[in-house]
Amino acid sequence: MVSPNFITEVIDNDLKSEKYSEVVTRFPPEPNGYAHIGHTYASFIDYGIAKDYGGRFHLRMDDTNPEGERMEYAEALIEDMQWLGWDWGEHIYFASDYYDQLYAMAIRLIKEGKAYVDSLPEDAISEYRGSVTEPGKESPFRNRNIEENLELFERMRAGEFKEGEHILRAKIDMANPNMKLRDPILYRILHQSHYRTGDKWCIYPMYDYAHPLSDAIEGITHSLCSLEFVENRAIYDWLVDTLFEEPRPRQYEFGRRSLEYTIVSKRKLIQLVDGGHVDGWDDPRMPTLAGLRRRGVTPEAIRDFASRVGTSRTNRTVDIALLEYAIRDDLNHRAPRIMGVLEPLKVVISNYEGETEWLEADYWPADIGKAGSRKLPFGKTLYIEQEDFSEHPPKGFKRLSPGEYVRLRHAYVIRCDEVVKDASGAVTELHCSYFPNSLGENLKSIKIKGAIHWLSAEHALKAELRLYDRLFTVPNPDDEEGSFIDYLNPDALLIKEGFVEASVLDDPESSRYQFERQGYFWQDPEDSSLEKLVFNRIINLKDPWASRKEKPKAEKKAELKGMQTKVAAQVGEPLDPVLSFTVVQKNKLERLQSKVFGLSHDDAVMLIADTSLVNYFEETVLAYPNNPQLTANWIINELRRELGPAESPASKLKAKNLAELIELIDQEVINNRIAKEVFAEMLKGKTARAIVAEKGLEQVTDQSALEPLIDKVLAANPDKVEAYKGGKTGLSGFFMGQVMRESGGKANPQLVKDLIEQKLQ
RNA sequence: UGGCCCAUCGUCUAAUGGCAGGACAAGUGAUUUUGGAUCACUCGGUCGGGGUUCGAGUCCCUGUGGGCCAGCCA
Repeated sequence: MVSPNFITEVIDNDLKSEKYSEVVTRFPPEPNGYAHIGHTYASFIDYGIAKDYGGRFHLRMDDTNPEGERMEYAEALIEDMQWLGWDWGEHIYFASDYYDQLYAMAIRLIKEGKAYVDSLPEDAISEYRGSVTEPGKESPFRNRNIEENLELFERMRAGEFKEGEHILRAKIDMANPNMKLRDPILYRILHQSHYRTGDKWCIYPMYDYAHPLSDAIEGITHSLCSLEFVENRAIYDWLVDTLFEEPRPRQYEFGRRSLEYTIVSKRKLIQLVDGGHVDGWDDPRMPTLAGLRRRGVTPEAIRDFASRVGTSRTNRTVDIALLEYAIRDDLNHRAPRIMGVLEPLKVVISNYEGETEWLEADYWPADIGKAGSRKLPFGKTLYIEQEDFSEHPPKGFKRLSPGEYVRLRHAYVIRCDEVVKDASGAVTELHCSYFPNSLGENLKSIKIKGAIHWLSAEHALKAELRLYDRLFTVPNPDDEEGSFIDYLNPDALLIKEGFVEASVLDDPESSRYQFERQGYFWQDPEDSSLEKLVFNRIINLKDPWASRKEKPKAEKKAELKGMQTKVAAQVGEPLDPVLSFTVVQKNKLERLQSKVFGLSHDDAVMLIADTSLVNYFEETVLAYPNNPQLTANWIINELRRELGPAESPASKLKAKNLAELIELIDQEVINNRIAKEVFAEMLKGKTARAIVAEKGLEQVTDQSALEPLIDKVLAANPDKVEAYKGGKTGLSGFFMGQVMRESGGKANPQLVKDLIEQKLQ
């Protein structure tokens, strides 16, 4: 289901290394609102990954805040997730079921001196927390003794205090640059009843406390969430590390996906409903699952859409055309074709006499390959679509106009003979003649403009047709000036009084159809009845004719982007770190750039900026003095990457050992590629020479040994050789890669390159 | 005067130092009793600068741009 991404990569490794024996994921919505298209994407990743790996999927109501949470929402969420097709077996959980365990763990934290009751008022807590640029300071209550903390916390639970009088906090680090770690709040007092636990509790756990521990309790392995929780991961790890054993869950964050012409903010959705801009949470214009469902979109289409949207570590906005494609692609194979007329225009067939004729009409076009048909009544009076007639047709018009011929779908060819108008000049009726011998075959003498849909006026059923379209007029309402309300699309719902085929009465009410040339429709599950048929348009058909004028969308975007890059390229002067150097550092800079070391300015600066690094460099050069620049390159580009924050280079790799590696490279005993492999091995403790000797990694510089390898690769890829000679020189990298692989990475690359070029001339 | 995360066709995404590929969108043609679908083809991209390397979208530095963090929300 889920295409490979950075998370599945982690899972692959975890399974391979047997860190976990199976994968367990969870989707943890808070039951304080309805599910929307955004929930789809997140839950798809959770469920899809569990499914793909044959693991377990949990649905968990993350109900840790009694305010706003309701059973009604929980039930709706469960229904929506079921509708999407996610299967959690018996694994449906509620964080509120863990309250006892969470409380016990809080007691344990207090006893271990890792949590304390703080009694600062709310605004003081905020002030003490500091800001993103300034460290926080410790609360005067931070060092209460364990007994006092225990007693206070128990009394909090017992309801002896008012809201806000005390809170329980983790004792971590008030000065941490990650503000989430500045003694996060674990429990707060809330004298409110909870929709599930009633009045049993008056203290409630915070998300940052309840969420990781709920994961751990359930044995979740990979806890996936969106990007805004990256900072919270530090608390997650702190809590789970101190309270649980391995294997324990780990959190991974993915980028949110928003959708063009859509908003999903809970607050804004409520505004749409409460402001009467839509008719409720299940209004088909709403991006809620309830809305999509009522509109007629199938869960299969939604799932297909979700699987087509990629996963990455960046927030992205998905082109709504992708959703529309998924919906059409699903319906194309699901919906039988019938005819419906949205805006009827009366047509009288002047040369038709006698009884109604019943024509056989296939439900499916040939390319779908499904069987089935219905009888279609044809008679003297018909309806066609107003849009399908033009008295003065524009260029390229493939429909009916005076004197022209069209095919009536599944029926006869007609010609427009006469246009009847009312006093205002509006066309009210068409007089046409039909060609009785045109049924099922084309007439050689007649050139038809196209095929249009129609209905027998006598038999057609009146129906209200609700045409839904994008909710907003702009792709990103949030990015525009003013309120998003200003950008609501007034045409997101157009109501037409039209007609549909009577054959719909023979079908189940939940049938989805394609009204040919118009779009996909189904009966509104709430409002449609036998007395009054109401059809929702699920999605229109692709219509190049209608959209032929509105070209420049992509061009505009490109233009915009071009402008932005231009602006971006204008500014930008790197800060010179030398300006903040001490005298000692400046002297050192001079020394490293002098003939003795001969380092480039930039490299020297980079080393000097970090005292431990420059010391390490000097030590390494002392051990192998022949090539300081090479040494600097390796320290800057390779070693430094392996260093954690504040980790000293020597603790990772002894300078003497690095010097040994540098020597091997400098003496051309090994090539660069092998050197990187050796380097990785060295971090585990061995010395360079030992590794090279043990694995026989010495560089191959013998031309006679390399030539057969090259010949072999060239012989195995005659097509590529041809392409190369034809000018596709980018393939040299391909050949290089192949030969290097053949040599076990040991070939001298420069030599190989020269030889390949020689042979390919 | 902070910390963290991120940057590939118009959009979404792949390439695990070795041929920048796919999907959607757009365009052209074939086909068509749906201006649908299908098929074929085309267009189009590694944010800028430096460095490491035989070779960089990928590693290092830097600039630019974007996002997140100061709820007793989640």
